[in-house]
Amino acid sequence: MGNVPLHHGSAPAGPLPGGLEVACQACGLDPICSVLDYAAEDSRVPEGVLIRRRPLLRGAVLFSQGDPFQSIFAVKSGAFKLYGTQPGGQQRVIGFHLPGELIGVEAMSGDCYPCTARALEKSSVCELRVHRLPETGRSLETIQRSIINLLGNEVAFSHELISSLIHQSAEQRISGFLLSLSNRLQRRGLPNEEFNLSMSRSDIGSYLGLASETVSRILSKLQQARLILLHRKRARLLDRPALEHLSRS
Amino acid sequence: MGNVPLHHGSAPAGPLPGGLEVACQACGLDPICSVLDYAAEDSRVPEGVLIRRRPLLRGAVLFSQGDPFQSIFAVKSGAFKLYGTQPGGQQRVIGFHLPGELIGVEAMSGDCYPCTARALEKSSVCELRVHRLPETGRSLETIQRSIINLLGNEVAFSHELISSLIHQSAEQRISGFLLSLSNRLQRRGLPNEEFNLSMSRSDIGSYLGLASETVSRILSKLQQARLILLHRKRARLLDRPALEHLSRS
DNA sequence: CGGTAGTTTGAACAAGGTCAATTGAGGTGG
DNA sequence: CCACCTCAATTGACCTTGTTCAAACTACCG
Repeated sequence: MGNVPLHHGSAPAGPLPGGLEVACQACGLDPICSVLDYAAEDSRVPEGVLIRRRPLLRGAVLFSQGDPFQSIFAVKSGAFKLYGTQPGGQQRVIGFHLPGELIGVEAMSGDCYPCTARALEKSSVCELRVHRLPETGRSLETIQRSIINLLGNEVAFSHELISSLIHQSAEQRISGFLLSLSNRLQRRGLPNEEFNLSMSRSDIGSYLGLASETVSRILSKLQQARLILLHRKRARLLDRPALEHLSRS
Repeated sequence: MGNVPLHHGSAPAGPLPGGLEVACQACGLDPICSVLDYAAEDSRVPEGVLIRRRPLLRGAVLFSQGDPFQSIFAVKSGAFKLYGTQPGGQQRVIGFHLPGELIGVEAMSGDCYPCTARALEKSSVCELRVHRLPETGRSLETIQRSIINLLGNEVAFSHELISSLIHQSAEQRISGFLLSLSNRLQRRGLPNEEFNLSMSRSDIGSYLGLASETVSRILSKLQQARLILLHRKRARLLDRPALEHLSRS
């Protein structure tokens, strides 16, 4: 249950404490990076179009609601929450972003970010300055095709999410949420049996449309039923099939 | 309380019974049609890329879940519901599509439609065969740029929708739903004070995550409070400010 | 060591779901 | 044209679920 040894990459400043880093091939930005041949020595991508490994501390803001849209980001390590502030002043969590996932695509059609993105733990990102893509001299068609795919996936995912969340009980939502985190980590080649639950209970509640007390209660219940193990912000899935069964509607 | 006389348009084949048709300039597909100069006599768009006014009867299916993705559609008149069938067999309504709105964009990143689209009343659509766009000889970049915008809007809309639906009470959801229909009609230049509620109470309930009985109860309550007027499938908003106040969270 | 914020747990309460009975509308066939 | 059938919509009674309010507890941070 201790810390998993970190994979030591080639980053000059050393690995990021507190989290593993997703490999480039497993990253959601990879289709675009590939087009840019960014990895190649002679890629000749102009300076500042694609910026790698920007480290952020816990609580740091990547961009704020209303900031002018400039870039989309890929999480390399750590985790973010995306939330909007309502006219009433209350905050609503829109989603969480794990390593390999993109942040900011929802702003691509507008001129400013509709939400704030905040690091939940020490995190690093890659930044793609979208407006400067034409400078790269790469086929705009190919890049656009990649962006269309990214967005299409996002739309499909959102539809899926809406229709499931709204029809599910609190227990279904929470077991589904845990499985979703685990599956997304697995997809990026990261440890997914045990992982950080770096967001607060209120964040989870806000995201799932539940009171934080309900989240807490149900997590306790799942633990008592030996389906999961919780220790501080660390979660371990003990009985994945049972969780999957619970989460089905 | 009687029926308001329908505005009779100038469509050659006569107006479509039961609904008005959206003008091309107000249609969500217009950015793409414009690129294609489709309206121009000499547009030389190959036959079958953009097909206009395909009439569908109530209950007709535009495409089914699992059908290979070919086209995106714009509703010209009438209304559609979009729904998915769960492994359990139950149906979940993902959304409703009014004149001027697009259907099928959520399939753009995949190879098949993830949902079924069904006409709720006599309806007509324009169809854009996406795979044949390159044949038009138009700048692919411009077309892709339009598609990116469409998708980006869809993503932003979905986020908005998730975060609002999940945090709202039944009353807020339903008053918000009525206002949303009205606003969307207004945006397309269609009558929006009184309009068809062509979907069933169960459809509304499935979409909003409520039991159909709850939908019925709350509609009755809104009517008793003189905020709306209901007569069969016809709805009229009597006190829009009050509805807006109700729908705020 | 104390202060603060997040978490857990309990008890009362409210919202909405479920079940069931009734009404109403549209469609069909005699 | 009317009787009948079917299905959607409405309404009531009851019950489950999750929220709210409040209190105790825990980790984290000076």
